[in-house]
Amino acid sequence: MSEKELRRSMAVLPMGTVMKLTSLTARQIRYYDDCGLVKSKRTESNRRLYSLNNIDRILEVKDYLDEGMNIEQVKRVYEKQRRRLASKNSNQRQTVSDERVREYLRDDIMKAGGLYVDNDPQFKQGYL
DNA sequence: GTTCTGACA
DNA sequence: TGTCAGCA
Repeated sequence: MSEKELRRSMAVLPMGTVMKLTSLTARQIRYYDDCGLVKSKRTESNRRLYSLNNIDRILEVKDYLDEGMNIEQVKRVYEKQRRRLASKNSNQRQTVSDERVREYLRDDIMKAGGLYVDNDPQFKQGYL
């Protein structure tokens, strides 16, 4: 892992900072957190700590939700990515780069934003 | 002052 | 989701 990636993965931001950076309420951030959509760390006093990568994830979740998806559907998206990356790593002995990960993220965001229509059974079939 | 959990008109 | 309570 490069030094840059290491820093982006360091959980050092408290709730107040995340609220300012994402324009979300503490309630919403905790909700995403409790749903397992973001992997925050905790201080000795049980305070949540987030990394820069966590911020990106939170913003992504917000976008998905704004595009009409519910929490369960968002979870599906990340489960799919986890499986994809898992198979990638097992079939190839090379590590997936950060850039590659982002490529997958954009791909899913486009699919979600482009195909979703209220009560569209095809969408539910694809993500449920 | 800040964040946490739990609960609810 | 907002918001208030009661702690740490």
